[in-house]
Amino acid sequence: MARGLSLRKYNAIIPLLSSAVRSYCLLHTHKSISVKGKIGVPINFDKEVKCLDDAVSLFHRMVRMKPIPSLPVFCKLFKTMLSMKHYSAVVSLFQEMRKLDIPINDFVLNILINSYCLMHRSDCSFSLLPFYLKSGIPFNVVTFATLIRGLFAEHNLNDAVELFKKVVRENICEPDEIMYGTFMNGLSKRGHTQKALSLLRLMEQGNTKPDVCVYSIVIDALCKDGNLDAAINLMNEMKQKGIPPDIVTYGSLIDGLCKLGQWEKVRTLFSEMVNLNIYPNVYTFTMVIDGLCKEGKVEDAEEVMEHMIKKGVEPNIITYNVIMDGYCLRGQVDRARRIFDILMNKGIEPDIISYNILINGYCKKKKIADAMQLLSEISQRGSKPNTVTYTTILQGLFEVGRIGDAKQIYADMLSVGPKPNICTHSTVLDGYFRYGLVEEALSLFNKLERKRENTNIAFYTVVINGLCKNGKLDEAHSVFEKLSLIGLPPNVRTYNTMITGFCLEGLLDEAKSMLRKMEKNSCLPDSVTYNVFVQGFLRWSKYSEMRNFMKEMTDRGFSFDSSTARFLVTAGQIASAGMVALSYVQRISEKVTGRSLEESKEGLAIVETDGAPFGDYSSVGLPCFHFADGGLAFSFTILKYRQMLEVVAGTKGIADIDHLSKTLYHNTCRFILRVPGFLLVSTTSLLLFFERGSIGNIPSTFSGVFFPHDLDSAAEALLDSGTTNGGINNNKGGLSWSMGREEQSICMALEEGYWKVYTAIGIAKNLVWGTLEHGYEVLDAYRYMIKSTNPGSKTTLHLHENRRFKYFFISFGAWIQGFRHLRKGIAVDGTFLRSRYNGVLLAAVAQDAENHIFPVTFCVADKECDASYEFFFNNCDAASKIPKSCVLYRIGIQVFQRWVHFSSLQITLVVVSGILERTFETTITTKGSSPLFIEQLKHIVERSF
DNA sequence: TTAGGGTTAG
Repeated sequence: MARGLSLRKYNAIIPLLSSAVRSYCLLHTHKSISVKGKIGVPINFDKEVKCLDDAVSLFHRMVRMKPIPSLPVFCKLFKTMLSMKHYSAVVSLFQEMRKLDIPINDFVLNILINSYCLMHRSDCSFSLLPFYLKSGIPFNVVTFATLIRGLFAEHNLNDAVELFKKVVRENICEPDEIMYGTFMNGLSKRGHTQKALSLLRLMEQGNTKPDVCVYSIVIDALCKDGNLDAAINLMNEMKQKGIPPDIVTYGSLIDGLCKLGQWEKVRTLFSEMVNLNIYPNVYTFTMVIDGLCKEGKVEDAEEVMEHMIKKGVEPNIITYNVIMDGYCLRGQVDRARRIFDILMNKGIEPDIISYNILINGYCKKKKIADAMQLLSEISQRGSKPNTVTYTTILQGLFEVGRIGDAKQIYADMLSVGPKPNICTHSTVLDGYFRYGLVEEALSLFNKLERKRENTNIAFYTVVINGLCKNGKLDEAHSVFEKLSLIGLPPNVRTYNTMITGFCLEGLLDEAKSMLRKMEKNSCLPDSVTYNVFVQGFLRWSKYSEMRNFMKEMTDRGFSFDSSTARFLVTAGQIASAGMVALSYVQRISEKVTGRSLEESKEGLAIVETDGAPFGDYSSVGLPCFHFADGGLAFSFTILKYRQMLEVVAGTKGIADIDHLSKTLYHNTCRFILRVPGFLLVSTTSLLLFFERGSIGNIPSTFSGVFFPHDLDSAAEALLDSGTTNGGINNNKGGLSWSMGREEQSICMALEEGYWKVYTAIGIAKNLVWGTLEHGYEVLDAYRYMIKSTNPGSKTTLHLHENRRFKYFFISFGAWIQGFRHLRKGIAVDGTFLRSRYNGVLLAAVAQDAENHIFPVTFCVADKECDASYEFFFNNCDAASKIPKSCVLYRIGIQVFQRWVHFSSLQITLVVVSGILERTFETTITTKGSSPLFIEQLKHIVERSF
């Protein structure tokens, strides 16, 4: 049978039946005579029915009894089964009753209707209506209330409204409080609070007065809308009418207040309740706990949980889920895992949401292996992963760039798994677009459109964004134009996406006309809209327009967000910026908007601007880390620093991350900044070579291309290995070589001393990996392998006169090709190697038009000095053809002046002051540098960037 | 001696 049977089909039978109901009711006030009066069987359902098998065997026992138990006993059994969610089993047993010619009544039929509704088969429910008639059984207000609820459960708002109207208009039965309540709840849960409220007012005028449930439904709807004042007023109104609010009414209000963080009012309501002898139950406590968790106060939440247990209220799986989610929100997935283990030990069965929360936590920390492990545990424990589970895993896989695995999981879903929903599809599309799989994305998009799958505006926004970011602005625009035609009005995010697309292409007039369009369609621009415009103007050097825009922005009360601040810093297309630059940004912000930059999560905008930029950082705290070392991967560090700290915090069970960031400063700062420095090279293999003396498996370790996600997981792995060693610091600013798990376990197994084992491992490693000396000997073979696996690569080996190693230069083919498309500004820096032979790894990086950092070349040298830079740049020029106009600068400060002409700080200063001069039509003087130098630099910078 | 409604989590 087709699902979603139209109301029209069953419309016809309702009026027909309605007269039957009335006449039947008049005639048969003593219903079900045939079974009534029979002696009921004393059955303790709670005790006897623990699972489906119990229910079925009890049923079979019952039908063999003589006399057969009365219908109320069957009803009780069925109701027990429904509470255990065995809906289809009720249907089967009903069919058996029919086969055995056991007479049935309206109660049994209404239960049957409810079973179908709970299975989301309201079409089957409706097809039972003629059966009532045929059997001479009345249907009543319960039948229709159940049907209405079933329609709402299937999101069939139209039919639910039609049915309700029909029942009332044609007087099929008199709606009672429950039917009103069901209908109003359905309305308000679908966002029609005002309609529910009007119906409440109508009830107050009519015969069926609203009861505490009806009021609670409307109060809850108002709370969910954030309209707490109206909700509290309505509660006072019901009190005045002599209807006391109950635990549920208070629950809705407390939940609403918790979500708004109005803890004082929560306290007031709590004492009011208790004074009325209404005691908080597991719902009430869980809502408070959730509110605290969402504010990050998970410790307080755990205290509330202890308190509720003391008061004799046992937390349930939802309570635990809320706390686990709280920890995951703070990035402390290990703590969430501990809660999970605790509830398992208590014998509380985790549900699919528990798993989903934890899987989401792991995915957010990019611990995909842990997430996958949990996924497999779900089935082992007899539960089933649902759509959310799979969608979460998909997001995690795309996030770390495991496209192949993501595709596999999606294919599994399509063949055997739960049905993907709109969220799944959006995730997959977003993933495809992000990794440039435009054809696959478009083919999926077209397929979904053809199948007329359920879509929403967020889904289309993903598509528009994907098209814009993949250079298909025209296609994006035509999808956008289509939205209103298919009844999906764009929201502010959609407009922002489209505006971003136009700005990226320099089509600022189109962007502006989009802004006018959104205002015409009464979609108010938000902070993102303005920031996107400011960035657009900056990108295309439209300073006077930008200035006008910023004024408007200020008038409307918006300020720069962290992304614009970041953009302003890099507006001169420079990778690095010192605090000087930030202080300028700060001043721009204050001058234009009259307020300071908003505090950002990355800590980018919170800067002590006074004092020497490279002075004593430890006194300043978090933000300076980003600028202190001047590490190679500057922007990466800014984005990921917090995340890395959270990893440390999670591993060590530290709650106060800000405090951690300060205490760990000396130990961590260098490490964190150096790690990206190493990894930028995809350096595992370089390190293997220069620090272990061997290269391992070249084809698998050398991609020659830099993928950001490699960096991420590798950084995390390194950080983990550091922390498990009991400290991530060593004096050389690199990895710790202190005793790891491996050594520890060998010590234990051999019952030998540490040093002996350590030495033995050293010898073993040399045997396996080869010695450093051997590595240097086979350097030529290594170069050969690089060239054969990475065509187009250039390497140079420079030896001392005594044939000892001096310099080694390397640039992969992909980098050489890529450099042609990068901005012509090369940043260099050196980082120490840690092997016995020391030395430095010199690196050159440049940026693409999107400000992503890419490697240009690397060089291993004895030390960082003019001589090594000379070798470095000569080779770099031979490989990548550095144009004359190219600006060479060293990250951080200016040293080794013969080859590297500027420091990133000087460049930033000049570029930012240039922007300021143009923006504010003023002259900025920079202290400390000669005007001639500044003029020269300006000239070079403007020509080159 | 039986059927239908309202509050918590991803």
